[in-house]
Order: sequence, then C-alpha cells, then structure tokens
Amino acid sequence: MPKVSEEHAAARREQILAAAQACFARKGFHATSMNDIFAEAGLSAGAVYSYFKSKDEIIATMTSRAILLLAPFFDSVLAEDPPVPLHEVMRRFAALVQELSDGPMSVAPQVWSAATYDPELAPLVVANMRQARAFWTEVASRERKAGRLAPDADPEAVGAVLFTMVAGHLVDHKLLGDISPELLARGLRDLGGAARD
Amino acid sequence: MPKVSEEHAAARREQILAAAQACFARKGFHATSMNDIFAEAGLSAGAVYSYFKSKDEIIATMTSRAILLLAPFFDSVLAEDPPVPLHEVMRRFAALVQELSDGPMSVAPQVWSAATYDPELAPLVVANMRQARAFWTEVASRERKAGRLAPDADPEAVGAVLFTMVAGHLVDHKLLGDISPELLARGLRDLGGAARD
Amino acid sequence: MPKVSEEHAAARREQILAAAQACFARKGFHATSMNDIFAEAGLSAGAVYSYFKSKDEIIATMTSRAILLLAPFFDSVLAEDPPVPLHEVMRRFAALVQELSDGPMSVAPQVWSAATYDPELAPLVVANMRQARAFWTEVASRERKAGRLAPDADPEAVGAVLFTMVAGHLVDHKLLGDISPELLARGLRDLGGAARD
Amino acid sequence: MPKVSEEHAAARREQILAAAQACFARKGFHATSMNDIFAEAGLSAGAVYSYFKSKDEIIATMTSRAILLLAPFFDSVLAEDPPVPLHEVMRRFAALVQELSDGPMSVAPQVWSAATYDPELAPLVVANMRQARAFWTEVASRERKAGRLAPDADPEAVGAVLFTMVAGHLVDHKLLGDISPELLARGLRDLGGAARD
DNA sequence: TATGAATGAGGTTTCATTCAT
DNA sequence: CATGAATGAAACCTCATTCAT
Repeated sequence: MPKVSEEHAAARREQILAAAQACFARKGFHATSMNDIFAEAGLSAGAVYSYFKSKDEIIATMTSRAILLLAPFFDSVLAEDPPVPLHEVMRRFAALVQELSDGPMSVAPQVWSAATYDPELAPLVVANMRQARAFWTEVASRERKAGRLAPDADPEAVGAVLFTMVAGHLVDHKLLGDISPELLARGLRDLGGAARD
Repeated sequence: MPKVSEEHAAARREQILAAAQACFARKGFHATSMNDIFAEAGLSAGAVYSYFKSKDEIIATMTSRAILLLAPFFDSVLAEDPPVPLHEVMRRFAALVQELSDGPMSVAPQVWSAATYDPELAPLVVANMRQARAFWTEVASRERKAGRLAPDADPEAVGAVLFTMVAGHLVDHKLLGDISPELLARGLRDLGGAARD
Repeated sequence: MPKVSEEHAAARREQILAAAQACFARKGFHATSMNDIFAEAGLSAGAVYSYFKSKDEIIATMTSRAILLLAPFFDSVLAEDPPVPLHEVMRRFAALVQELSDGPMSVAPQVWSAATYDPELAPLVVANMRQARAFWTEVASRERKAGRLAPDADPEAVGAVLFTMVAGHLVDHKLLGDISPELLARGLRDLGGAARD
Repeated sequence: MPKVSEEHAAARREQILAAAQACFARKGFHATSMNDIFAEAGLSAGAVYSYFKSKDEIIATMTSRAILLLAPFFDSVLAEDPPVPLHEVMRRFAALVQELSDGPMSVAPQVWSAATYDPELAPLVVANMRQARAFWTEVASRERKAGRLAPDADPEAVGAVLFTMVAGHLVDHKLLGDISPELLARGLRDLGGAARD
C-alpha cells in the first residue's frame, strides 16, 4: 500500500529535482524563481512544496546527491586491475566532467560558491569533497605501487594535486571550453616524464 | 583642477568596492542588499548610486579588477632569473591564494559561479582566466627550457594542468582548509619524479 | 436502519469538533490549518469534509453549541428552591467558567472577537448571549422577590450588570488567572452591603 | 535635523496605525491583508514596512497603546474631589467605551482573543489589564472611604467585580448594542441598595 | 550635491478545498 | 466511501532603484 505511494513520491522528487536543475543551470539559484521550477516541472506550487519544504531544501538535496554522480566512476576505476594509469584516470575523469557539465554537474560551481558563505550548505559539500579527495589519493597510491611514481612519493600530496584539478576543471571547462581531456592527460604525463634522461 | 575631485571619486569607488566585497564575502552576492553595502560603506543610497549605476555594475567592476590581484605575482615570478622551479611557483601561488582567500579573493568562487550562467559576466571572467592560463603555460615553457621537463613536453598541456589548479585550489582551500602550499608543491614534485629507474 | 449510520455520523462530528477545539485553543482559528485538524482528529481531509462543508462551518457549529455548555447550569440554578442567593450563583458560575476555560470554553473569546466583524457569526453569538442575559435577569428578579434586593430595584439593570461579568470574567481569568470565584462573590456581597446606617 | 524626520516618522506611524485600525475593525486581524492597509493608508508596501517590521508589530503596537485610550479617563476620575460615586464612574466609563467602541477600541476584543493563544501578545494585554484593575480597586476603596460601601468591604473584591465588567461591556455592547451606560449604573445602584429597610 | 523616504514588482510559501483513484 | 495528492489564489515581505528636497 505504501509502495505505490512511495514510488510515486520518489518519482515526483526526481521530477522536481530535474526541473530545478535545468532552471538553475540556465539562470542560477537566485534568479530562478520557484515559479520557474513549477513551470519546468509542470506542477503546481502546492505540489512542489509537498515534496520539498523550501527552495533551500531543493538545493541541499541536489548538493547531497552530487557525489552519486561520480561514485560509479570512482568505483569502476578502482575496480580495474591492473590499476589504470594516472593520466588515463584523469583523461576519463575530465571526459566525464565535460559530459555532465551541461547536465547534472552544471550546478556544481554554484554549490561550491554558495558553500563558501552558507553554513548550512558547507558541510554537505565538504562531505562530497572528502570522498573525491580520498579517491584521488588512492589513485596516487596505486600509481606508486605500480612503480609509476617514485617510492618516496607522497600519495596525499599527489592526491591533493589531482583533487584540486576537479573543481578547477569543471569551472574552466564551462567558461573556456577549450581544455580537452586529452590535453590534461598529456599535461600530467609530461609533468611525470621530467628529466627523464 | 578636476584632479582633487577625480581623486575623491576614485577613493569613493574604492570605498564602495571594499564595502561590497566585505558584504559579499559574508553573505554572498544575492543575500547582500544594497542597504548592507550602504551601511558597510557608511554612505547614503544616493551616494553609492552616483558612483555605480547598479549592483551588477559593482560586481562587474570587482570582477574586472580581479586579475590585478594576481598580476604583480605573475610579473614578479616571470622577472626572476634563473626561472623559478615549477613546484616553487605553485607553492608561492598557493600561499598567495590562501592569504587573499578571506579578503579580495573571497568573492572569486561567486564570480566563477555567476559567470557560468550570466552572459554579461562571463567575458570578464574569461579575460582574466586567459591571462592566468598564459602565465602557467609560460611557467611550463620555462621549466622545459630549464631542462626540468622533457624536451617533448607540451607547455600548453602542462600549463592547462597548472591553470586548472587555480580555481580548484581556492575553492578547496575555502571549504576544506587543510591543503597547504607545501603539500601542493610536493605533489607536483612527486608527480615529476616518476618511475625514474 | 440508518440509525447505526446516523450515530456513527454524529460521533464523527463530535470527534472533529473536539479536535478542532483543541487546535483552536492552542493556536487560534486562523493559525489552525485544516491539516492540523485532520491530524488531531486522525481523519483524512476527505473524511472531515464529508461532515463539514468548510472550516467556517466547523466554527459556526461550535459557536451554536456553546450555549449548551451553560444551559444545564442555568437550569439547575433556576430549579433550586429557595432561590440561590445572587452572590452564590456568581460564585458557582465563575467556578464553572474557570473549570471549562481550558476546555470547551477556551474558544469563546475567539468567537466573540470574530462575531465583532463577521456578519455570519454575529447572530449565532447574539442568540447565546440573549439566553445568558435572560438567565441573569431572572436571577436578579428572584433576588428581589427574596427581599435581598430593594423592591424598586430593576432586574433588567441588575441582570445587565451580572451578564456583563460573563464575558469579562472568562477573558480576565484566561489572561490574569488570579480572580477566584470567591473573590467575585465577595465583591458582589460587598457591593450589596453599602451604606447600611 | 532629525526633528523634521522624527516628526515625520511619528506622523507616518500614526497614519499607518489609524489605517490598520480601520481595516481591523472592518474585517478582523486575519482577513485584513497588508494590501488592505497599504490602500487604506495611501502608502506603498515598502513605506509601511519601513515603519513597522511586520503585521504583528502593528498589532503589538496598537495593543501597547490601548491603555492610553483610558488613562486620561482614569486620571480625571481620580482627580475629582469629592470622589465620584461608583455608579457614576461606571456610567461615565460605559459611555466612554461605547463612544470608542467603533473607533480605537474596536480592536480590543480581537486583542483579548489573540492574547488567549499568542504568547507574544499576552504580556502586553496583561499589563494594560493590571492598570485597569488597579483603577477599579482604587474606585472601590474611595467608595468605602466615602461611606458608600460597608467598612469591612474588600476593595480588591469589589474592584474585581467592576474590572470584570470592562471587557464584558465592550463585547456585549458591540454585539447586543442595547445596554446603556445608565442601565449599568442603575444596576450597580440597585445592587448596592439591597435590603435597605 | 547628497540624502534617504518612497516605490511596487516580484519573491517564497501556505492552506482551504477538490476529486481521481 | 475514503483517501490524500494536487491545486492555485493570495498572503506577507524584500529590496534595487529613484527623485523631491
């Protein structure tokens, strides 16, 4: 009995989140009015508000779910054996980011920005970031084990560098649009091939 | 003759921009009302509006000036001879970013975010980004010339990687706060020392 | 045959009225949403609406029934012989009011207030008031007959005074809470013992 | 310099309070929308909101000032020597209430009602009530001193009776409209003339 | 010139009520 | 019959901007 209802409710929530995402991508959080979301979702005000308590809750929910966008990627990379080389991981990652950059990831810069001054949002974003950073640190660690990084290389440090590229790449891609996954991968390889003589 | 007056006007504009920046850092662009800015600047509504046509113009002006924050750094690094090693440039850059992150750079994430959907703002941000990217490409180029990158390394590619870290590092620092300049520098060095056997 | 059904219906109506009363006492007519009433009654929206056409009808029904709260008291006082002394009637009345003031009478001030500007509600309240006033006039009349008021005393006038105390006492009790039935009774007795020399 | 401004501000506040009062008398607190008040006051939304933070603040301000309506009456009665007889005080009081009942006092029943469930409002109302009660107790006390109440009469008790008539009379007058000041005064006299033989 | 009171469109949210299931 | 999801009008309030003084 609750099943139909629950499934229905879940579907409605997705519908609303998708609509909100589309609006946010177009106009940003603030310039998007709740009316915009109602229209995009094809629902009435009351309907939307029966699934989300407020606009902020919609944003918070989107934020909390953001990591789900990348989790499958993280998992699949870590599942491969032998370990994928660093630069190839970055290439794939950048490709994924670019693919999602007009869709589900389009709001990420807004979320990072808002987390900068909104104490409600910050913890949600931080939680996601820690997961991403842990992934890149693990990638660095495997790279070292595979002998493709010096034995005394610090995976935390390399991980920090790679992680730092995450947010940066999305922003840069959205604004400049001319940084290809291959370019980034090559850049990492070229950095790695230093003084190899 | 108009000089005193002009200086006065310039000072007023700085005063307003500083006030706006402080407010924006605290509450974000949207939640900052013009009244907040009037109060922070200690000026009347009319006074502020005689120096800036609109709130958007204040934001645009702040955005346009952002590059000035980094230009001296870029210049001084490029002026050094022999060229500063890559990882040291990054260390200094990260230190500068962290130093400015609560002050003049605090609004950068908001600007990047807004540029994502605001067609008026995007060109201003893009102009700044191109300068930054050119800087990092030049750094990569010098690193290669110095023999610290492989002769066939692509400075554009390495520059893209380094540039990508700019936006990323500011966001990560503001939200996580535990990535030191030294860690990033070490990460770059460790990437560079790969598989040297 | 329709009897079970009718009883059931009556019970449901009482259930709803009781729930509404509890909500109204807590938050007032306006701040009580129909949802609050659904929850308090443990019924669905549709269920409640099948017994009452609207929120206003619930309020009107409660108002119309208000006099039923006092009718048994009025009847029992008038049934006593010899007639109960004025001050004792007031003492008992005040005690009853205080007893009911957190329950069924809790909404009376809201009803009086609403009747002040709501032309639908006013006649219902006026009907109740006329009954109460008639009661107090009758009490005054008996008091005179018993020789405890001057022969030329006007029962209408004395009744008006006593009646006036009805609404006043409920409000004062709910807000101040420190006027005992005994104090009021004593006040009436002390008024009555005037200038006896 | 602030003088013009302050006078102006005070005048605007009065203008708004008067408009609100008129609306509240017509439709009640809740059915009166802020738009109604804007229209009645001939001001814009922003103008009204620059003088009062919220609708509730308007109501609270009106409530706090309510006692000012009666204070001059209280003072003038207590200033008279020899003391005005009880029934005459009540006559004058009832006359004043009736005079104000369509104007400044028209909202009093709504205020009492709201104070019943609104914890923000209650203290303001209680403060006013205590002043009124003290007045009536003083009247009773003087009546006793004048020998028109028995020497062992309790002014607190008589005061409570008289005070109770305050709220009651306003409500009854507004709803029934047929209780004259003279009738109440006579009622009190008749109560006082008991058993005088 | 500098002020700050005023504007009023537009924002978010609520809630009495209905009706398809 | 009963349910409770959906409706959508309307509420309160904010704030960028203007302009009379």
